[in-house]
Parts: sequence; C-alpha cells; structure tokens
Amino acid sequence: MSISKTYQPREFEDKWYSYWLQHKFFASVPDDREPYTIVIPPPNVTGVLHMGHMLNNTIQDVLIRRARMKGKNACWVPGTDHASIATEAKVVAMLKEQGVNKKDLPREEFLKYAWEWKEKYGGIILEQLKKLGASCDWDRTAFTMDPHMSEAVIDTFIHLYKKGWIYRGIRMVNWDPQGKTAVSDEEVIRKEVNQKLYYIRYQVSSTKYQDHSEQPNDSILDSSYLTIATTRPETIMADSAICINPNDERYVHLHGKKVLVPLINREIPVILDDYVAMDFGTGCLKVTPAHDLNDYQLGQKHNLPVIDILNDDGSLNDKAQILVGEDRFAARKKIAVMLDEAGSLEKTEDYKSQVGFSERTNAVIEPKLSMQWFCKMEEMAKPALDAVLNGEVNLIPEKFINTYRHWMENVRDWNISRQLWWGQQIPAWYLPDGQFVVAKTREEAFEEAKKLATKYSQLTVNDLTQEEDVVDTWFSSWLWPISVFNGIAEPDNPEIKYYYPTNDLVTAPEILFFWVARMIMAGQEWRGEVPFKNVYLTGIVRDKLGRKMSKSLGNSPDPLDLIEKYGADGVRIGMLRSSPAGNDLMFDEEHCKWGSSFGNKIWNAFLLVKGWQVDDSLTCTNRVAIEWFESRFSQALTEIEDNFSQYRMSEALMSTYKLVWDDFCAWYLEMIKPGGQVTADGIFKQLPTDRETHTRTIKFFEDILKILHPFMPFITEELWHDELFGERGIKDSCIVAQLPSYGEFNTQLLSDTEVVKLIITQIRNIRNSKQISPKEALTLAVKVNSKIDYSSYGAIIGKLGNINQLDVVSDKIGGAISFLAQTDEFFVPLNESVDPDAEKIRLEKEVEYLQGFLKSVNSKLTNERFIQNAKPEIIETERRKKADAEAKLAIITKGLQDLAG
RNA sequence: GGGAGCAUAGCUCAGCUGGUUCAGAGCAUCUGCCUUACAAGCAGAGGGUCACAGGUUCGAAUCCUGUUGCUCCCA
Repeated sequence: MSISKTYQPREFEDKWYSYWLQHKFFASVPDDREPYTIVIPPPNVTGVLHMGHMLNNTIQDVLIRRARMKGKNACWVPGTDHASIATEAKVVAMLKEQGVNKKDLPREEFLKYAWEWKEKYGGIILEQLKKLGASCDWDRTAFTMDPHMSEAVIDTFIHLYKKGWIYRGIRMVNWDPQGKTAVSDEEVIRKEVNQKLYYIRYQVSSTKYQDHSEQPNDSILDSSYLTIATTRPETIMADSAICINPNDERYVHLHGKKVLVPLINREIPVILDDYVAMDFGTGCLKVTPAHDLNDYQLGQKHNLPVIDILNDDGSLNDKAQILVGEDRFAARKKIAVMLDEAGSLEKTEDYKSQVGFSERTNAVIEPKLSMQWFCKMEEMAKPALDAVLNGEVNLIPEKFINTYRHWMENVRDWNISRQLWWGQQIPAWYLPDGQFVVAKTREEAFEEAKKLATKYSQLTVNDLTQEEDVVDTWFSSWLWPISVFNGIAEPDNPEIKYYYPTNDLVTAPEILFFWVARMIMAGQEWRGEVPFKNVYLTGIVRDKLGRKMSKSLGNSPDPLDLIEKYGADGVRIGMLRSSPAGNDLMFDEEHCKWGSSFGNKIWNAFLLVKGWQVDDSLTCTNRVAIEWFESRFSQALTEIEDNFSQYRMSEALMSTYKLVWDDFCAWYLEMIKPGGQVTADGIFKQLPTDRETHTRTIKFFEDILKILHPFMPFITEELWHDELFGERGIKDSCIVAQLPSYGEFNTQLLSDTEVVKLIITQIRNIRNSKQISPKEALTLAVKVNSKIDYSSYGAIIGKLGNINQLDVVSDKIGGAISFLAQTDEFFVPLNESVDPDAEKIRLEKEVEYLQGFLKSVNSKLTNERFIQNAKPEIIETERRKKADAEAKLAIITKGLQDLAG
C-alpha cells in the first residue's frame, strides 16, 4: 500500500468505517468472554448531531474500543427514543403544510403519517454517529416504539398499576397550550421577561351594606377598597379569595371582610395566611387556585373553590363571564383597558419576572389543573438513592452524589401522561359510567370490566373506550437498559442475562434525575439489580465565551463540518482533551486543530520510519535508546491504565500524547534516526539502519498505534494496514488488536536518561545564546561526580547535541562554558573566551538558589516534630535533597573560587 | 429564599489520600531556525501573592471557618 505524503483524514476515514462494518467488528453475541456493555443514551429521533452528542459518543466509543482491545466482549447498543412531543409537533407541522389539520384525522391515520415521517426522517443522527467512528453494534439498533419495547412499557404500566404505584389524579401541570399537552418541569425553559405589574382595586363589600340594599352605593364603596398587584390581570375572573398576612397591621380592618372582583362583581372572601409576603407588592395577594401552583396549594389549605377560566388552547371559557373566547394574551390587553375604564386600575409598573416557555413549541406555559396519570416515586426512590450512596452505582465525578441525594430525598410523583397520540397509549379502559380498568388488551379489559359493571349487564366489549393519552417518553427510556435486551417480556433470555447489568453509562448531568435515577429504579424493580455500575457525567459543551450552544444563538458549529475539516480523529481528541468528567467544555475550533496536528505528527513519524533502508551487515548501536524507550513505554502504560481506571479520560489522552509526541517522536526517533551523507556532488544520501533497530522500532510503532486506537481509530487503522508491518489477514485489524501489556521498567535507565536530556538541552541553550548553528559540531568534556556511566550515552549525546568528541576529565577546563547536570560538571570549550564577570553572576545566582533550597530542606530536617511525624520515605527524600544540594553547592563554590583565583 | 459547585499563567484547565523549590499542561505571546518525517514543524524564553482573611498542622494550592465574586439546580 502506498501512503499519501501528507495526513489527509478525508481520504481514508470512510473507508475504514465501511471495512469495520463489513467484517462485523462491532457486532457482539454472548460467548465465554467477559462482557462489557454500554447502552447509548437514546437521542431524540428527530434530532441531529450536535456538539454535546459528539463529546458524549466519543467518550463511549473510547471506552468500548478499549474494552474490545482488552479482550472483552464489547457491546454498544445504539438507538433512538420516540420523543413524543417533538415528533408529534413535526408531524403536525408537516400535515399543516399539506393543508391537513390533526383534529380532522382519526388517531390511526395520524399515526400512519407519524410512522412514515419517522421512517423517512427519523434517525438521521445515527447515520451521523458513524462519521465520528462510533463502533455501535448496529444490528441491535433499538427504537423506543419497537413492538417489544412498547410492550415492555405497557407491561410496566400494568405492573405498577397493580402494585398501586400508578394512580389518576387532578394536579397542577405545566400546560403547553400550543402543543395541547402537559410537559414536564424539565421541558420548561425559564426566561426573564419584561412584563407589567397591574395594580387593581377590589371593592370591599361590607356585610352591613349587603343587608340593606340591592344596589351598590358608590359613596360608601369608594372609600373602602384594597389593591392587589398582578402580572396576569386576565385571571381575576378566576379569583377565589384575597389573601393577606395576619400580621400585616395595614390590613387589620379587612379581617373577615369580603371583596368584589372587578368587572364581574363576584364576591370573594379575604383570607389570612402568613404565606403572603408583606413587603412584596401591596401585601394583598389575589388567590387563583386554577391558574397558579402556589395559589392552588393555598386554595386547598383554605378550602377555596377552583375556578378554571381557560380552555386547553389558552383562550377564555364561559366561566370567565367576560372576554369569552379571547386568547389569554389578547384578553390581558383588553381587560387592562376595561379595568382602567371602570376606574379599577390604579397604576401599572414595569416588572421583570421569570416566565416558563415550552421547550418544544416555545409557547408560554400555563399552570393548569388537569386529570393526569401519576407514578408514585416514594417506594422506588429509596432503594435508588441507596444504590448510589452505597456505591453500587458510582457517579463520576462524585460531586454529583450530593445533587442526586437532594433530588431523591425531595422527589415528587411523576406525571406520566401526555395528551398526545405519538407514543404508547395508556392501557386503561373506561366504562360508560366513567369507571376504568387497566389491562393489556380490550378483551382482557372487558373481562375485568364485567366484574365491576354489575349494573351494566348489557356491557359489550365495544362499550369500552381506551384512555386517549400516551405515556411520557421517559416512561420508555427508563426501561432502556432492560428493554433493549427484551428483558421484561423474557426476563431469563440469554442476552439480558449476559449483558445486564451494563458497565458504564455516559450522559449529561442535567438528566441525572429524570433519566439516570429512573433507570436505577426500573432496574431494581424489574431485575432486582441496578442497570449499570458507573455513570460518567460529561459537561455541557459551551462556546468559548461560556454560553450554552444553541440554535437561536447560532454559536454551535456543525460537528460534521468539523469532521470534514479536521478529520474525525482530530475532532474526537480535540474535544476529549479539554473535558474532564463533569466539567463544561469551552469549545474552540483550535481544539480540533490541535487534534489534527497530532494526527499529522503521527503520520509524519510513520513516513520517517517507513523510509528507512536496512543493511543487515550493520550491528545495532541503539540498544540504550531502545531499552530506554521500552522502559518509558511501560511506565507510560501504567500511567494511562491508572488514568482510565479512574475515568480520567482527558488525562489518559494527554499521557498517551506525551508518550507519542515527546518521548517517541522528539527523543526516541531522534536518537535512533540514521544519519545522512552528502556525496561529493552535494546530494544528500540517507544511510541505512541496522536490522535490530528497525524491527524494534516498528514494533514500538505498532504498540503506539494500539494505545492510540481508542482515541484515534481511523489513522491508527490506516497505518496498521501499511506494508511496513507486513502481511495482515482480514481479521488482523487494529480495532481488535490486543493492547500491549506493560512489563518491568528500568528506573535507573529512566532517571539517567533524564540527565542526558538535560545535558542536551543545556548544549542547545548554549548554541542558542551564542548563536552557534546546530550544524557546527562541538566538543564536550565531563567531570563525573555521580555514578552515571556516560560512555553508554555518548552516542546519544553526540547525535542530539552534535558533539563530535566527549572527553572524561578529572579537572575542570578553564575558559570553557560550563554547566551542571545533577552533580556532574560539563565543559564546552569555545574559541571565544568566557566573560568571567557574567560567569560569576551566573554562578552566584545558582548559589543563592541552592542556599535557599537548602534552607527550606534544613528547616524541615532540624525540626524535631517533622522527624517525629513525617513518613519515613518523606524524610528520606528530604535527606537526599539535602545531600544533592550540598554536593552541587560545593562544586559551584569551587567554580567561583577558581574564577576569582 | 433553600441546596450544590467553582475561583490556579493572557485564555482553557490539570494538580487525585496535605510532603521534592509544587506551582504544572495546552493554546496564545516573545526569540532563533524552511536542519535531511513533520512550518499542522524544530530549538528555546518569559509569564502566577494558587480570589480575600483567618485557622488546623512540623508542613497548606490541597483540610476547616468566614468574606467576596461567578455558575448551576430547586422554589
């Protein structure tokens, strides 16, 4: 295989993805190996890939590829959820364009359109995931409305209903008047909005007055009114009371009184409750139980009637008495005018407050009372909380445990019904008299109903009507780790037994509660076992100014454009590097650029090695370098392993990066690089290398490709198949290669080499400061005070420092530039003489530094309590530091004396 | 209003069970190099009172308390 001269990821990324697919490298079936399983957090079927998915799925892919390369049976299950409200909104919009109104369609027909839409447009995101290299087992692609998945949802509903954990009730819900459905708290986006605060007068009606006259007497009433402040004047017709704080001295005269709602003159009581803040507004609060959650609770407490004046679409109904049929916002404008004309509007003020908007339709959310289905949380929350507290499930990073606990201890019942068609229709069946039964099929329901319906002896199966509502999409998702393996209908099937519980879940902290927590509940309820061992929580991808990425801001790059520009490998590692677990990622395209530069580096290192010729007659002169890199590689592997074991993915990546770029490319390859020769006619000719160096280096390269593969699957697979590595069978692919295992490493060699690197750096510094070209060879002399055997390292120092002669001397060389490496003294004789004054200043600085250093070390060692309390190894290193510093100091002091003499 | 978290170089962040003079990385900046794999590169350099104030300790960026500033969640 010939290889391109430059790194061009576009030329090979798609090719290898197809190759992996074709040879079924992603596929998993249960076998004897240890399983490693991840279920994807199913993206919304209407969604497209955004930066958050990119990060999240890269992490999953790194984990799954690593597991595969450790010999585990790796299974990553992909899929999408049906996103009832989002999908239904899309289908309704599509039908509207075709001139069809959802209301005019029967349910079945609407669902037919919805399925068509799903087949046609749904799941684009899964295709996009392939571009980033996601090694999912696509044969297992699941959808939350697949027949067996839906069946699991229905079975769960029935199961929990029978346990008494699902019930029907009237509750205040977040109502989306445009989508005409309840939405969860999580689907409500709160924004600060400029509004007006309307000050409205309510006339006080005295008992006396009521007793004596049918007609209002203006002169009495005008002198007696109270004023409330509200942002929602259109809801006054739904008022049930006015509430004041019992301690509010301003309003003592109102205790026990009644007032009249302006415009409609309905009488309502003045009630007392210290819920009312005296310093907010006027201190008088209008209580509207049907249209405000807090008012609802207040109403319950005081036994107030609930007057609901709004239709499902947000328009006013008959109970409002006036403005019937008007939209709530139009009504607000009109009623302000009417109040003003009636003299009931005292004033208006500008006011900022938080308003909830529907995430899906952007309509202003209306708190609304409605009959909904609820799932009790109390019994399930307790064990799910314990599972996290006792470490059965690890949250990474741990800081989320607090947040999790807080939520689980204050959990509220889960509203699981949605007034939509797209989703699993609730398996409840109503009798003509309003009673209902819960059953899987109409026939089963009929059997149940007959037991109830004694007075309907004539009841037929067709008299039953099924509940119109569907269940919340999360009621599907919480079963995901079980239902993708069909573990509810067939709890003992071999797949669920093999793959469950899964290993790691990678998701965003914002769905820790309503998805992760509920999966734990479902897992414990159905299988008596948590669904995963570790939950890795990613951060939020933000732009470089720290703003969340959003469509409306237009600050989100398209991940596919980035992949096109920088290659999937580059984007993957660019994102991974700057995102430790749980930390938000300030995205900047520079990260991707960095990633692709690394790809380029690897590519070019490969070209270098590939270009070498071998001469079998040569003996190996690079054994020290080879042994050093082998040790260094083992050492790096332990670091990488350690980082992974603690889920420090970005750290693991950086350890790998440093090993490859710094140790392998910048040091090792430079050490062993065969030199060149300029022929008589000025042509450069590369010299061959020996067989051993060549073989060992290729092996190192192969190992490097392996450890890089989970991070950068494409470039590694591309290079893996190069002829440099010899013939490869089809199944001999990097994706399934086994990670190298680390051996012992020679710490002496590693530390000696650090000194050698220091020497080379010093030589380069001398060249830099003296403006000596790297091409000009220098001589170097060393006075050895340590135990390092420099004869082993002469070749390396010679090559990297361009030193043509290394002498071991017993006395210092006068007039030469000198430097210390550890305690060994080095001399570089130059033609020019060294300025003694400058040299003196340099050495004095060194002395000053070392004395300071010694002082801090000595202060520890002379401190009795340090000696008593510190661990022995800490004391030992302090002693060694002291000895080293004293030795250095002696050498430098001598140097200063020589300079003076 | 209740809870949680964060504050380290110009920027983005590491620094894990306190212990090498521990203050680090990458990017950005500056200097010198188109050296024979790579200018997406090479060789170097500068840059920080670890938010502030106390405390615990032989020893604190790290643990504790308070203050200030920011973020998120819940109401």
